[in-house]
Amino acid sequence: MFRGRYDHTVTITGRVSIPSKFREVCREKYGEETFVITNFDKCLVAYPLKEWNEIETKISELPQFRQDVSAFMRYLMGGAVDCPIDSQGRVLISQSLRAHANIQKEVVMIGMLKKIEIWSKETWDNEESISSYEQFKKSREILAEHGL
Amino acid sequence: MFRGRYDHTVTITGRVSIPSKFREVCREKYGEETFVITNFDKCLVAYPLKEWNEIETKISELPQFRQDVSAFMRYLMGGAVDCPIDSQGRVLISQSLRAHANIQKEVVMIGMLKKIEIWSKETWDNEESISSYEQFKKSREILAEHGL
DNA sequence: TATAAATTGGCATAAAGTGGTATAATTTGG
DNA sequence: CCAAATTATACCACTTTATGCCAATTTATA
Repeated sequence: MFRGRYDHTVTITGRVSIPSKFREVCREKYGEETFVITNFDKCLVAYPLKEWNEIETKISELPQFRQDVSAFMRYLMGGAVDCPIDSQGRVLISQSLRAHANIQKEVVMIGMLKKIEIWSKETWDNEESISSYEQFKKSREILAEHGL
Repeated sequence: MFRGRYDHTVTITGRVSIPSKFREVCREKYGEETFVITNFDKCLVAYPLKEWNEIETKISELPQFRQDVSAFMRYLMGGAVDCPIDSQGRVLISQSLRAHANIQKEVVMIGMLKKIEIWSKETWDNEESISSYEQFKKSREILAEHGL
């Protein structure tokens, strides 16, 4: 499972290293080194290909012509790009994804068990790091209910 | 499966490149490089020939004399054009299809699993990108049920 | 502190995307 | 039914973007 938070740098061409701990998980748990990256709220999320395929399979079973289904799919699938890891352990993040998450030079990568979140460092520092801590404090009771 | 969102340009003659990722899917999953493009709502949809044939089969099984069925058929089938991919990886989008979707110069192509949507960039930016995001947020519960 | 591993930058090459023009096919009007 | 006009297609050349590889730097580990 993915865990931990890492600061990384994006090159001017849009390439960024996947933390080696994450690559290791990918290799050992999933047997391959390809991610699918998609837009999600204010950040990007990276799924190992196998996890993503499961999502796709489930979504492809929904009724295609329903309006809410296609709007939803348009957003989620539209953002999804498959990003193979190169020999230096890097992926290329497409322009549109970078634009979406306001990523220029520095990113924060966060292990979230089955997926990885990729934040623009700026966004992370200014907004999410604080609000996720606030949220965490609020969530303590819920956690407690689940025996944590 | 088709996924990802790409900005492309249409020439004055109405030709537009199919993103290479989409062509790859077409080649490897469907063994050919021909799309059927038709109008649908505010955008165009492009199906690989095989997927299109399935739709045709399903529709032909509907009760032919019902008015709503024939209206739907008229709309969907009437617009359908088959568009072979040329040696530069491009297709020609007919004038009437372009007019339908208000396509002039810039388009956004969105991978939607078994089909591709082609939007006028203007329409996409001004209308759909926002509403699909709104819908996405609403549909989060659906996601949660599927373990996302 | 020495060694190995991970991360980053830069450059050369390859692939993808775009624009233009010439030719072929089709449509339209007489 | 033919000629002119329009539209589609094939081909070539250029620009932009992606990819692969090498090397330098930084960080981790023994």
